[in-house]
Amino acid sequence: MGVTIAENQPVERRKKIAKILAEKGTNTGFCAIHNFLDHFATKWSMLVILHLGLAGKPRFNELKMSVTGISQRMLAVTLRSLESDGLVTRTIHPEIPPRVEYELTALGRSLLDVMMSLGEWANRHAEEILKARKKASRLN
Amino acid sequence: MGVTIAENQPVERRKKIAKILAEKGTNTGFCAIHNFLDHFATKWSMLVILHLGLAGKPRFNELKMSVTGISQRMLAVTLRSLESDGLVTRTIHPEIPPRVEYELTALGRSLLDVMMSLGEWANRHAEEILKARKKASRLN
DNA sequence: CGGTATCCTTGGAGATACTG
DNA sequence: CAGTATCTCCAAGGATACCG
Repeated sequence: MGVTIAENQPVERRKKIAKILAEKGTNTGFCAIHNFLDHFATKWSMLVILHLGLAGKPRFNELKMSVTGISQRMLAVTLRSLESDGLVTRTIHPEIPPRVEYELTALGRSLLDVMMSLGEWANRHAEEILKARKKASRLN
Repeated sequence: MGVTIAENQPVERRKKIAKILAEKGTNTGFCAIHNFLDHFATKWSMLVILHLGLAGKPRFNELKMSVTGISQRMLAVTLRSLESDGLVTRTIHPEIPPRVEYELTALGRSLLDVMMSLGEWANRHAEEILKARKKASRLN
């Protein structure tokens, strides 16, 4: 039909992307996606959310053990951040020794869904990407 | 039925998460999700992918103009990374002045879908998160 | 136009030690 | 157990200048 590849791309999708990237409220200069990425586009946030989804209501040290490679400090920092963003609740049980449980909120669980899509994509295409990388490095 | 909240969470979902987080090939110690996040969990990768999805086959400076706040250096670095991962193609048109076009590969487009879910989540819940943050900062 | 090269700063993040 | 505090270091990334 003489349409270019770009035109072939569903208009609907372009509209969606445009909406995602739109700066909301030009007066504030606030951009939702920038704001989001500044806070969540970190390895640890994503991993902690996934592990919280897996574990249910883990304690601090349970999380620390399961999230491979995370330091005590980064786990604490990440959890505080998620908590203040309303994604995670922190429940202190007044016992000795102290017991603290973390759990995803409804908001957190909705983000978990998205993180899972991301994780599934990563698993599905891991080899493909690795292959591309090796090819690219050979060309250097 | 006397099931706890944790048990209430679909078993299917837990299985999925476990699979995502599984270390593949214990001999290599290779974990797909870690590997993925190390490369893609950056603001610029995600934004560039979205803008590529929006624009189709933009030129370098078109991208630079549309991706708010990105420096020339980071755009170049990000594009080279995406290219070596097989997500983006780079087409040089031998003209004067030179013209270079970037475009998502099929693999890149499949990641775009995931990035869009992420972006839509960010838009949908931006206010909610902002509110939670304000509340948290008031408690300090 | 479409980049590299270089310098330089900042903050992300590990290691270690201490505490309610 | 579940953190905080402090020090430190490295690399992500901005600014600037130059090149094919």
